[in-house]
Amino acid sequence: MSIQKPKGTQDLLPGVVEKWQYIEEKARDVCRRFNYREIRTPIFEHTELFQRGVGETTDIVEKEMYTFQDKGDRSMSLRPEGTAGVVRAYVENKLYGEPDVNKLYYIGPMFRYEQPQAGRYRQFHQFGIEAIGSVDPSLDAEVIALGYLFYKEIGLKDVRVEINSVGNPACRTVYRDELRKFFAPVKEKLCKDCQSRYDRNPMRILDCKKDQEYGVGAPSILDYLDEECSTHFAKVQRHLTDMGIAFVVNPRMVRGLDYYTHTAFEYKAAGIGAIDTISGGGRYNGLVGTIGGGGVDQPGVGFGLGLERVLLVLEAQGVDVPGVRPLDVYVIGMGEAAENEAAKLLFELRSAGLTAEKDYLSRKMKAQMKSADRFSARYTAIIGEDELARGSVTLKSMATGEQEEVPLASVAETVKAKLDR
RNA sequence: GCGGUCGUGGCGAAGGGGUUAACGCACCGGAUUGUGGCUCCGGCAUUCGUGGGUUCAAGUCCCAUCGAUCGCCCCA
Repeated sequence: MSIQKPKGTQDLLPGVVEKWQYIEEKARDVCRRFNYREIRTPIFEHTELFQRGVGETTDIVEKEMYTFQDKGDRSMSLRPEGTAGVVRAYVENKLYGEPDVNKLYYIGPMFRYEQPQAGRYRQFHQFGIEAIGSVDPSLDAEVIALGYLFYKEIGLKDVRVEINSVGNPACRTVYRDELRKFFAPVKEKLCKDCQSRYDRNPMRILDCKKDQEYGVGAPSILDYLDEECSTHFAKVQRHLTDMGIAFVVNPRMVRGLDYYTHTAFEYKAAGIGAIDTISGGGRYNGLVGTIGGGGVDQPGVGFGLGLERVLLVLEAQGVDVPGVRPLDVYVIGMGEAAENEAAKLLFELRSAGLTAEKDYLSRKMKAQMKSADRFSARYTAIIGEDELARGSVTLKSMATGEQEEVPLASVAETVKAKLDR
């Protein structure tokens, strides 16, 4: 058996890679309008960064990281998410010294060692943004709005925005204790997973699919937010409403990363099997301090958006994504002298900005015409002995079948005029 | 980490122990000495994910393994 790609990875071949390029271009375009600038950080980092940043008790760090020792015996991990690396770069490069809020975006691969299923891979790709340096609720709303606009412009329909506030560490601790009190009487009846959640993170019991019945009547985090938290949350909602972005408050939403404070949000859509979350994010006011140390601390907010999931939902919804572009000209030379002339013409056409192709397999004219057809060529430029003698080419429109003889020197010009370029 | 289903040519897909492995699409060649999309004709898998076993005989049964896929946990 020949070597296969690693489990949970994908080869993105010509034909689908154009779809990726399209959505990546859209992401960059939206970011440009929101004044977010690209940042590129390593795809591996010191393991400790993720342990501290993402959180020791998260599933990601506990069992999903690709961790290895490098030749210097340092523990390294492929990044399982984007925020920790960006925050590290922010601190390391002292971007906090800049006068304005840092608004950054990234697009790239992430790695998580999990069992693949619909919409879940071991190497997957995220488009994410991070806005660091302000606690302004309008920034939370802006981040949500950017993702919303991206989905809208890409053509995704029926994307739902759910938001919640997970409070700050102080009010969340109080809430967790209340939740434990609520679930204590039924603890033995909860599923095995929820029994461990009871100690680790009781908020997770609320979004367990099996134990819905026991969650009825459970206290809501929204009732435990302190003044600062509830004011912040209210303002975020107000901004979203002002922008006309529909959302649902889901007080049971819990995110898988430990670093969130205040706003947490998810975008959901149907179409990827059992999974409906297509991206998520939130505010992380303690993370920069956790990673940076040394008294550096800045609030931040961002999201991570799964590109595989965008593609899957687009496909499920039958949304047409621009694919391969047609060829402008396919050049055919018959006979050695004409073939030489054809190769020369090919380069001239390409230099003039046209997409042009020829045959490299010594195929007969008929086969070359079929090839031109496969490439959806708009025109074929045929050079035979006759044309060569007259210093011209036969230019054929593949759509109409009409052909005309054009001077060799003006082929590019003629085609461009016909294509209106 | 656990469970279901599946693995036959470039792609889709028959065949479910008996020995020349259907068919469709794509591709290549020809009918058409320099012309595509239609039609007709011809060609195209020493081999059925991999390894082992059962049998006189194995794509066909058994085991293992790898992979795909769907789901659980969790998430993008």
